[in-house]
Amino acid sequence: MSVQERKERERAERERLIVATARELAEQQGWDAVTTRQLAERIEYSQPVLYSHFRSKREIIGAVALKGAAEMAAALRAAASAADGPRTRVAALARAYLEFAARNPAVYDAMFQLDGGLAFANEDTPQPLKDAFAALLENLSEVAGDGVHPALFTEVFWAALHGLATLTRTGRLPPEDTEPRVELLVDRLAMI
Amino acid sequence: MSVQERKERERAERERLIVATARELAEQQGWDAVTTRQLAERIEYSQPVLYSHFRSKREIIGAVALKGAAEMAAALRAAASAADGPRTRVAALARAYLEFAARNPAVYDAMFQLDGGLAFANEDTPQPLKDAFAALLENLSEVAGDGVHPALFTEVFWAALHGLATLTRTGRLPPEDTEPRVELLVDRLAMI
DNA sequence: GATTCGATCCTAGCATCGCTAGACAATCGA
DNA sequence: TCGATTGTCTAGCGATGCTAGGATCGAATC
Repeated sequence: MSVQERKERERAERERLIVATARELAEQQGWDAVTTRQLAERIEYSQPVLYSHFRSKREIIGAVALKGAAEMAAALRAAASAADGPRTRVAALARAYLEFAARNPAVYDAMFQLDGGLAFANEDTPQPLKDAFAALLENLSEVAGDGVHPALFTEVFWAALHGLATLTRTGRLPPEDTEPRVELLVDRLAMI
Repeated sequence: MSVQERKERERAERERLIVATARELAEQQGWDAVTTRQLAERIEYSQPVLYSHFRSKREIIGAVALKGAAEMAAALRAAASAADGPRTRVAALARAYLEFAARNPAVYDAMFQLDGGLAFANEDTPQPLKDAFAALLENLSEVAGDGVHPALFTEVFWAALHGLATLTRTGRLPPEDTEPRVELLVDRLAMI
């Protein structure tokens, strides 16, 4: 069965190439430039090949989103674990979130702005997305405050970060004052 | 000059019709359904007529956004002025914002999610957008807290509301817990 | 009242989009 | 070696935003 295994490996490899190329192209020129024709040309295959891996362009966006969610979860945990003390940890978490969004705008869009056909906030939610939320939850529970459900607190904190990230990136908030905004947010939301 | 005046009136009326129809169609079937052909058919003119009023579809979205911003500003002021006491007023403001977003999702998207070609956060920003921000600022200044710039506080508060609005609307946050989220947000962010 | 002329509007079409059918070639099992 | 299966490509469909160029209509002039 070695032949079949090799084929499966090559197929999986090509799928990774598609996702990585879509992401690269999106980061370079925006998601509008990620057409099936452009993408096909970059991976040096014809258009229909894309559709033997993904049912639609939407699914490709979804695949980029999942990859990004895994990376974001790791980045959040790394930033949080490098800080000690609740206040410092939460601030580091917030900065890491905003930095990820700023450095990977196309990936962030795939995760939270575009329709990647992914399920959110229910049992069908893919693991990487749950895990990214968990990375926030783990580090925020200790500052939720008495009588406040950690998940609820995390949702609010996340929403605030998401608002800052998207409004800043689309030019609706001037980027200069990002740091004082984070300071204010953390000071007010986190208990101690 | 009566003839010319009449023509200008009719032209302005048709422009209002285009914007209102685009908005209506977007609310009914989503912005994806707002194609220039669909829109042209609904106003009972041919496609090119749209381009004698607007340079692009983007500008039509922008026009819907401006109309929406004016409405939102009015809705925010009405809600705030109907409440007395800082805490109640801020909570009413937050609920009014989220309710506007929930009841006018297409308009909200035009304002804050789609590209309507509008300038934000600088001197070229159209008046209705400035005014919507001002409506927030007016009612939040009193709870910004000592030593915190009211504009900065408003930005953070707005970002949090925007995050809640968009994440809820795209199914990324379950809609049931909206009220406790607002309570938590207001309790923590607003000083007194 | 007929005629000219400019403004207004529509038909038709372009390039591009996501996606798919059907032909062709390469590879496999017998 | 041959037939069948798998894989890939060419070509094309309907729909998109937008535009060129001709037709039509109404207002002003003689």
